[in-house]
Amino acid sequence: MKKELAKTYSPKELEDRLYATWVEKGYFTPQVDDGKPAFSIVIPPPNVTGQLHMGHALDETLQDILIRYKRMQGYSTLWLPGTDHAGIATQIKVEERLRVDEGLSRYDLGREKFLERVWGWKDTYESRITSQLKKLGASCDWTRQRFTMDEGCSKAVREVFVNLYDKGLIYRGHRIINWCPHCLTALSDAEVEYKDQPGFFWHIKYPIKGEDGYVEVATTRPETMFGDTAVAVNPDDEAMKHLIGKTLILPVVGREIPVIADDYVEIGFGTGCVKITPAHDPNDFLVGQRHDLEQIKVMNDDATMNAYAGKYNGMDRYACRKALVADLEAEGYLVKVVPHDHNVGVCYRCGTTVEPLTSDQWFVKMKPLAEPAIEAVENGSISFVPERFSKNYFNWMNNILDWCISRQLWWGHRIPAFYCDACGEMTVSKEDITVCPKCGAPVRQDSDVLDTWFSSALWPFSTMGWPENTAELEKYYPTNVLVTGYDIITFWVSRMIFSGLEHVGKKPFSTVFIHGLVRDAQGRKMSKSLGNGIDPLEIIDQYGADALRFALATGISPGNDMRFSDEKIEAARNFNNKIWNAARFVLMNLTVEDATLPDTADLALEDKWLLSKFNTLCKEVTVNLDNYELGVALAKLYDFLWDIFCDWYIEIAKPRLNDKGSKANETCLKVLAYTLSGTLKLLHPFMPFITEEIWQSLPHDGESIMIADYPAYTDALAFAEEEKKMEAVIAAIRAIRVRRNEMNVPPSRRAMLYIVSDADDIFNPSVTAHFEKLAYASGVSYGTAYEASDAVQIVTEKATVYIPLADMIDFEKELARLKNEKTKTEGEITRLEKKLSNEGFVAKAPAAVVEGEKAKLAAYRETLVKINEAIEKIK
RNA sequence: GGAAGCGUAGCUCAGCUGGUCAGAGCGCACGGUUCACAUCCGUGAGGUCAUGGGUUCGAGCCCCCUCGUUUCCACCA
Repeated sequence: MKKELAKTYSPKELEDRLYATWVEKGYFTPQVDDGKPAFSIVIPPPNVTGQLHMGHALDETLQDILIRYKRMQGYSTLWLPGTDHAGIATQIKVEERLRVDEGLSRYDLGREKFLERVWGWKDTYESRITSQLKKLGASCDWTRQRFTMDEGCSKAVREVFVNLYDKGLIYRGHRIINWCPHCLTALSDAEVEYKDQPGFFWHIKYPIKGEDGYVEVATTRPETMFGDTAVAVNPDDEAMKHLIGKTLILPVVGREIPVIADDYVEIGFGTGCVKITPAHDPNDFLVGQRHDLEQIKVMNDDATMNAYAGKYNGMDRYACRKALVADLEAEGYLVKVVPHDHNVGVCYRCGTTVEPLTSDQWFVKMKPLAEPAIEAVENGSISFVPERFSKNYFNWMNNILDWCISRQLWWGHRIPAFYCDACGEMTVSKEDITVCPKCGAPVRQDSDVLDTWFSSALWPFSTMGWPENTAELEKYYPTNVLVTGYDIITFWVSRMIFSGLEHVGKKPFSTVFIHGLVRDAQGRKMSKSLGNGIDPLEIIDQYGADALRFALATGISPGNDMRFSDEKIEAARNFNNKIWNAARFVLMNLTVEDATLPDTADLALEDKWLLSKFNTLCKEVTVNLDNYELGVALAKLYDFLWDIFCDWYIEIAKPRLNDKGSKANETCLKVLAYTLSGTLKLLHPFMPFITEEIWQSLPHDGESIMIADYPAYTDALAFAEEEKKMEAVIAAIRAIRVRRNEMNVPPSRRAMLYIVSDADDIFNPSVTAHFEKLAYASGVSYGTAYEASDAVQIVTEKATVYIPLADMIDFEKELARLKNEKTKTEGEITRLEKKLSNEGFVAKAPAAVVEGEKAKLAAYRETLVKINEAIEKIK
């Protein structure tokens, strides 16, 4: 059982081995009928567009921490993994590859052949992502791995589409949508990003028919002029209302358009007259609907101008803009050009400026779906961590417009609508059909596919077998928590919520745990274009998965961005090494075969102190984890292991460890093994590999740390009294070190220590060894008095320590120092006395706080007595 | 235009429902070849917790103002 550990921790040789064992043993795969309470998470499926980046590593690490924690607590724990087909994004990548490698477009291949290529791509990247997750240590149930376009998910998509259609919540409509001229597809509102760009207002004259005058309009997109079907003014605008009803003549084009009244026009802004282009602007579209205006689409799908643009036909929209403006100027229609910065919508995938245009698309009617989804968060059925992100959610859901779900792509779920050219009937069907149910003629399926988020929205239940009422769905749905970044709340979280409520009748999850972005050391977003991305695999290769996980989880707080830096990963590596060496030390000394705790009666003061500290740690870490304060929990574990366990307990334990074969030796070893083993368990969710490797080397029950019980607080290990006593010892040791440092006494200079104290329950010969080791003593003696006056006096609350270093003492300075301490102590005393004589404080503060202050006062008074004695002594 | 976050030691950040909350890591200074670890040990310097008000017996922690910074949403042509 016991084996030698290498001097430094080298993760490489053990991570893959341990992971394989875990998988083989089936620890990641919960049994539906295990009778345990369920805890489940579905992974936010990474896109099959590429490989995992740091953001994924963070997301996955947080989920694995929660999953491993709950698994150890005895839950039937399912972490369901999978990937997303990522419609546009993946298609773009494959097209790009095709273009670069073979000089072909997707049209050259044709739909069938192209999709074969995409499936090939998907297989490659899906397995790459999967192996990366395994490298990270993610304890996903690989037997339940899913893909958004696999058979089951596709079935769910069909089911949902048809059901929504039957309920009248999906419709096909001719509406204005966001069009990407590069991807050649419609986009939803969420898929448009807005970027500030410098631009211009072109002020243009529109002559009034039958009069000499003209109307001046201002536009940022003059090329849409060909689609103008009216000019609007506000009916309450005194300066403009006289124009209502008149007819204008479009410059260059010569077409006649009316002046209409609509309060959409803001009085006093711009020229007060707005050109209305219903086919190319969302607001104008609405104005057009109100006034029954014609929609004139002036562009082709690739954003070149069409025949409506007259002589500009075939020109790119920007080339046209330039030429048109020049012509307007030449013909005297251009009044002025005013620089104007404005937000331009761009495609979230390719960055091309989006062109709003009218088109036939499929939409989901959102209002009826949004209402229950809003309600679920309002009434606390679903909660965000941190809570403030629910505002984002409400903001989006309360202002939601219908969701454009059709995409003019090939990669995705094909829309299950079938058209019959013979009778004109359209059939929406869960199953593929080839003939029209009405007339029997052949049908053709809609060539569009669904928005990739349409299938992602179903992920929490489509992956569990819905629409069948499977055992998985029964047990693990709703899931407990969804872990994701704040950048995806609108795209995904909101849509899962309304989808779950609508289709399953139950929310998809109870908690949405939001984390921030991983930024580079300078705080910049990691991006391909900046080249500042850090590959998680490289970090794992160099430092190990546990170090990466530690670096990602330490010092973070929910919803806040973090920076990833060399310092952080090095600190993580050092911590790994510290754990490793602490374990190595314990194992080197270990002669006991079990890690059960000895009788309380046999425990030394420091044992009880350590166990009590550990006990508190168990409680706090559990509370922190339950509250999603993972960073805080990890910091506490770090401090406990490094400071309490290593720097204090192990150092104090060394004399007993050298006393081989004794009872004290055995007790100490058991305490060491118990506490180390327990700490490893607490740490396991964060750092699965190193903890497992060490735990296996220690005396242990069970096959694996990952299925061991998570340590819990127990009254049996609460030793408050001993904690206090031990702290007095530590305070004395620290005080001695400080004093020696101040006096520049090198550690090699040993000196006798005379400890004078009334507290013989603390300062007695059983703690001698502690001082010898840690306070550089050549010997320690105890008593109630020390008569000689040749010593440095170190005053603490419970004891005064004398060190006879006569040759190094400047008694003048010594006196000054003691007087200084006296002044400080007196200051504290008066401050506390004041506070305690404040009626408001005593009356209103909690009793515990008041008691605490009283205890502090008493301690200071005790110390003051000792300082006075010390001063007397020097005099 | 609306909303939110951040502004705490030189740097990166923790600080839960107001009462040991003034902290950690790194960096820096001084001292250490103690038989687990120099990827280490000991000690120390550095902050009026952005500014100005307010609430309270008591405020980084609550409220308001201002400044700086980041982000999200909307978008006026």
